[in-house]
Amino acid sequence: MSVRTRFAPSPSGFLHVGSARTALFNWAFARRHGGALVLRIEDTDRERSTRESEQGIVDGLGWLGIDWDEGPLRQSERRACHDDAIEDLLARERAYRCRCTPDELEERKRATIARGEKWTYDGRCRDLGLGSDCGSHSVRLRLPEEGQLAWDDAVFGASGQDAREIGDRIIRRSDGAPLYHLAVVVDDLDMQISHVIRGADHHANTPFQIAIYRALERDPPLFAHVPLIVGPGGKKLSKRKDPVSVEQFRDEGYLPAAMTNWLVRIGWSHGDQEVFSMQEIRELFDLGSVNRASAQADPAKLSSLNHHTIGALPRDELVARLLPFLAALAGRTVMPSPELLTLVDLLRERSKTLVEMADHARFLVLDEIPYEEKAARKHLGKTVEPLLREMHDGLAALKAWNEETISAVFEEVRARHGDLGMGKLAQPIRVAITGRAVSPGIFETLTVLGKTRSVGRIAEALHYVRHG
RNA sequence: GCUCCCAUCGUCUAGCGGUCUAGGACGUGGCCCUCUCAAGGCCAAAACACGGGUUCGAUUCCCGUUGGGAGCGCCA
Repeated sequence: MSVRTRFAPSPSGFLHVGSARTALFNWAFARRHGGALVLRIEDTDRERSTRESEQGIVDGLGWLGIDWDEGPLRQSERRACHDDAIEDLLARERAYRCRCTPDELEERKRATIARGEKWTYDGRCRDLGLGSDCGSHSVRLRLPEEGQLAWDDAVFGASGQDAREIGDRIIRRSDGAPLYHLAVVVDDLDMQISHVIRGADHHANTPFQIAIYRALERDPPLFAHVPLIVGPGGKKLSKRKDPVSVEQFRDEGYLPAAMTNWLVRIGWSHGDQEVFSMQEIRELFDLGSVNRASAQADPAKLSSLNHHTIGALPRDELVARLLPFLAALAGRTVMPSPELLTLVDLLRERSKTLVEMADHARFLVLDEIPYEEKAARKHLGKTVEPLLREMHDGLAALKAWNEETISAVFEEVRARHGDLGMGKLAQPIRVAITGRAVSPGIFETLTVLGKTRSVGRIAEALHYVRHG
């Protein structure tokens, strides 16, 4: 049997990290088994579905490096197939028309629960044999009177529920629209999906869907329910408090490879291995190693993974990814200069995100470098004036501009001031040329900035020290 | 409320009856290195939710309790 998986998000909002992981698992499983991944947009809820959101999902998947083989298909465009299936079910009396109104249902449900009994549809219209001329009506699936609706879940193992606990549920609304469960089953059947890999929130819905497969006299696919990603404290992820969209992470400067590495390890493991490239994910991912417990997504781990990924990225690619962030910072297009390439290598060890990296690079990219107040107060006091002056003159006189010649100037000045500690001299210079008390090594930083700008900035600092 | 699911360090997890004085990673703390910040090196603290069984032997199997989650729509 050829493997076919599907990712079926509803296009309301952005691509959620939980959805992204589901997509990743489906992708990995399909690739691992030489199968196909289908992208299906479940847009039957027209009020909440938007075209922008669909585009956002497509963009997000593309950014993550998750490619698919068919689609995007839209569920809304398959309405005729859903209608046909319902008519077929009706014709074979596996479904029936129901005239009960929502209000009546609500009332009977309340009364039943008040009596301390469990509510499922009471079957009032079940054997009425209502025809299409019965007025406003919904359509219900006729469930077996007894027996289990069971399946062997690839993650949760033997699963199932008594048919009578579910009751005859609606598959077509009175306005004629097919319900989600019916639509999914029909679509998965038509698209010949072999493995349904989806969030564990669907685990409890599966028995009813199995009932639909049976009514349609078709074999269900294999189900694999993956544990939900939850927020801090094991609570439901909050869209307000927790970062949940992949766009958000992308904008904060996380790399797609770090995201997928992070996501794949939430609820899945391969021994003690922590780092997985997309190549490894598609070679190693297996449903048998997926956990059953819901898991929290730890942003600190993503941060660490991102740092690791930044460190391992080829320089050209890293620069290319950094450029947009630099442009945002500078308010103009930034071209990759040789100095920038050098700086990027100095910065990769110190940056958790591209946003951070761009920020560390601002001294090279921006012309105006305001001093950070605290740094200036601490390192650019009156007493450093002679140091700055001597450094300025010494550096300005250099013929060759490199770490060796620069370091020699530092040594001269320090010696002249009674073997002044390196920190006493490096910090003022650092603030003078970067505006901050933090940067890569001072020789490297000066080298990258270049003689003209370095000397110019020290002159400005001199002016600042003298006149405030 | 009902049905179902889950439960190892703060977090993600390894473990599939003896190899566990429970391993890894992130995070946290300390030390070293050091011109700042990182990085790096070394070290440390940190978990089998609880109670019963089964067994010669339970982190591993079974049952309860507790805690968390999902589902119970003419939403998807």
